[in-house]
Amino acid sequence: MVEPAANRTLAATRRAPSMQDVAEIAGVSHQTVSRVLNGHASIRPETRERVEAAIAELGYRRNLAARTLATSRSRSIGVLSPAVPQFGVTSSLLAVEAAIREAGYQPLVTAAAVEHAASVDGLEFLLDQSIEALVVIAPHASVTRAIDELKIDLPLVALQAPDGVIGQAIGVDHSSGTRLATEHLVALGHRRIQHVSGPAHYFEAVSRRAGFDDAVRDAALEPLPIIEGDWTAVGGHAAAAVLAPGVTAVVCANDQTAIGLMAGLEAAGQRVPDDVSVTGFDDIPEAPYLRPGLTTVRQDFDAIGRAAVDALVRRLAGSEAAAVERLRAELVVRASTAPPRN
Amino acid sequence: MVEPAANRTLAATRRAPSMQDVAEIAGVSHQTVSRVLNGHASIRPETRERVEAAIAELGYRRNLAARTLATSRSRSIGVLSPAVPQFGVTSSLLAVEAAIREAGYQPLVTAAAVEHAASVDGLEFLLDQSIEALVVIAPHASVTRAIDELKIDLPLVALQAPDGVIGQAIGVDHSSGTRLATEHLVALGHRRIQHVSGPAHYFEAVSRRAGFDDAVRDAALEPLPIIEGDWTAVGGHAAAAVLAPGVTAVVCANDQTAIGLMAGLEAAGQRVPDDVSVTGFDDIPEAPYLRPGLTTVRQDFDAIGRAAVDALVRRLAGSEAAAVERLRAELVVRASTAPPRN
DNA sequence: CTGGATTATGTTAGCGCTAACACGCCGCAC
DNA sequence: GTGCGGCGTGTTAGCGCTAACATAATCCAG
Repeated sequence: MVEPAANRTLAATRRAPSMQDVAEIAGVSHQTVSRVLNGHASIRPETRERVEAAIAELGYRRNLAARTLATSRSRSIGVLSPAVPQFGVTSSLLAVEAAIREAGYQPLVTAAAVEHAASVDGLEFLLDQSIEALVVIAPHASVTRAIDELKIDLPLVALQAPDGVIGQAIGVDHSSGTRLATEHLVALGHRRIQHVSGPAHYFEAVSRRAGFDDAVRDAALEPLPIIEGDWTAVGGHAAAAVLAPGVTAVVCANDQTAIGLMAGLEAAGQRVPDDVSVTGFDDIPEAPYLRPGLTTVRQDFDAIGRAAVDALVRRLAGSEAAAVERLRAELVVRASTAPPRN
Repeated sequence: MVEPAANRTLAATRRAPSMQDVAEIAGVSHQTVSRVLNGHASIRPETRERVEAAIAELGYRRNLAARTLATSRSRSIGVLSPAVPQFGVTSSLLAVEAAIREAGYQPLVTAAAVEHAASVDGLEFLLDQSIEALVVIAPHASVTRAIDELKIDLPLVALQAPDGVIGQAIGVDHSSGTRLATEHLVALGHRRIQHVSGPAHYFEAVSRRAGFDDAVRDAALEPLPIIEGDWTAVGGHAAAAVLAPGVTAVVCANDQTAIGLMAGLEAAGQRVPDDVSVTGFDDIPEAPYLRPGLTTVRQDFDAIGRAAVDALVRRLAGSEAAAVERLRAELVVRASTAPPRN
């Protein structure tokens, strides 16, 4: 210790300690402190120890703003997510966040009410934070449009969005998911299968519907009207009342919709799966414990998150953008699907 | 946005425009640009327009790191949240985030795997961002301990944590919630009521259990063993197998647990609510559509978020910390509870 | 032993912004 | 007219850090 502690406390009146303060205590220059902090090679062990002691003594923590300003690098990746407390969205978000941390970057998350202008607010703040790349969980066009308008000049990956809309698209092949579910029903012998979709302006709703349509066409079934849901149990419940006559199976755009639909069917005196088979999408953790256990489609959120961040990190390292990645979804068969009666 | 390589090289070369660049185009000093940006009063309208035109022309966006460095204020509030895709946590998080934005601050969110060291990682990054205050969604002691160890010198509000552990505690009075549910069952005539709790190291689990215990004592019921669940349907399902003999009602620590429990009961040939009444906690959006519709306890996440941010903003403005705030929970009665048959 | 690496450290100049002060210029009271 | 207090703008000095270069001490090949 060079000077008595009293002096130091007095001098540093209420200001957070700076590198200079650490340097003075350790009896070195501020640059040496910087080198210790950044793991520079040529530092004498003894010097390093003195500096580290001073850091501990002061409770010093380096000022990120200054560092970012000096380097014009923030080592952070922004994440823009829709502000809905839904399993799918939240799982994606958490997976992306974990993957970013694993890749040695810091995630900067903004959840925004995506239907409104607020989304852009949050995004602009992210941009102002000097993020080096951006992951967007972009469920519908109003988000991608907002991003387009900002003319973002950053490596960008879009989860959920179809390829070519913005940045690089990564995610599960939703259409293959509903296709699997529909084919499963066809294999069970169902011929009149209906789909309760998500809201039509959602990218995922469109591609999940497409998978259903494809499977129906391939099996040469009679196409029945699509019922537009809203991703919630409320919408699913309402759908039960407007099913086409003679329908023996329903492919729902997500698990919440299936929950509502099953409740609606039962209220109308129909039994699942005896009278009507039902499938969901997402495999929420409660799906096995619904009655009946829900046949649904599972996506590997962690894999998606990792793929997205990988793509970004690769581009930050200067590589070419890789091809579009579409991971496969997996069908989980439970008790809500069965062969049609008769 | 796959752009030709030439463009990218160009983009990499060109520096983001600075205030100085704007100033030169507008023919003023950089300080005048700063004044325009900060809405300073004494600027001639004509000058303002020239500056704004230059800003638009360059697509200038001010460097937050520099601004934060110069002012040592970031206008941002950190939010530390556990990384679980659960309705309660996510709803709290979104509510807090919205409230922060409403208050004119920017939310900086970190979701961290709270059981592990990663939590501290994320938190340290938040601190490095010069956040001015912190909201912690702190479900258990390992989080509050980590925060304690960092000796954070910031206005701090803890959602979920009991008062006195860290910072100012704000949230719903969980114990009153389970108390309401239990009293509802008592009023229906139940005498043998059991509780499936959350993991004992969770603050919420403890206070939800306390509310149950209180109600049991007040009604002079025989205390039955507490079954420790894990907040999930899996735990609830397991609990069904170990209920005490003759139990006619079960108070679950959350809705997921209730879902699992109901599935387990039904698998064992018991009917809800005919043989056993069940209550949940949280009122997840699907609760009305479970079969039977779940009687549960609802908390007003938006109010909590707003209260937390209000408290913080008030303290940032220099006021005293207000008293502990405990909002009331509300009982929502549906079909999963009924009088015992006997 | 001497010169050119090599190692360990210090010095200096910004990064882009804001705060504080400085400076003309104008209008108005006297 | 002179003085004086705004107004509108420019100038300057940091904020705390890193990068680049400068310097001093050490080492070893020749």
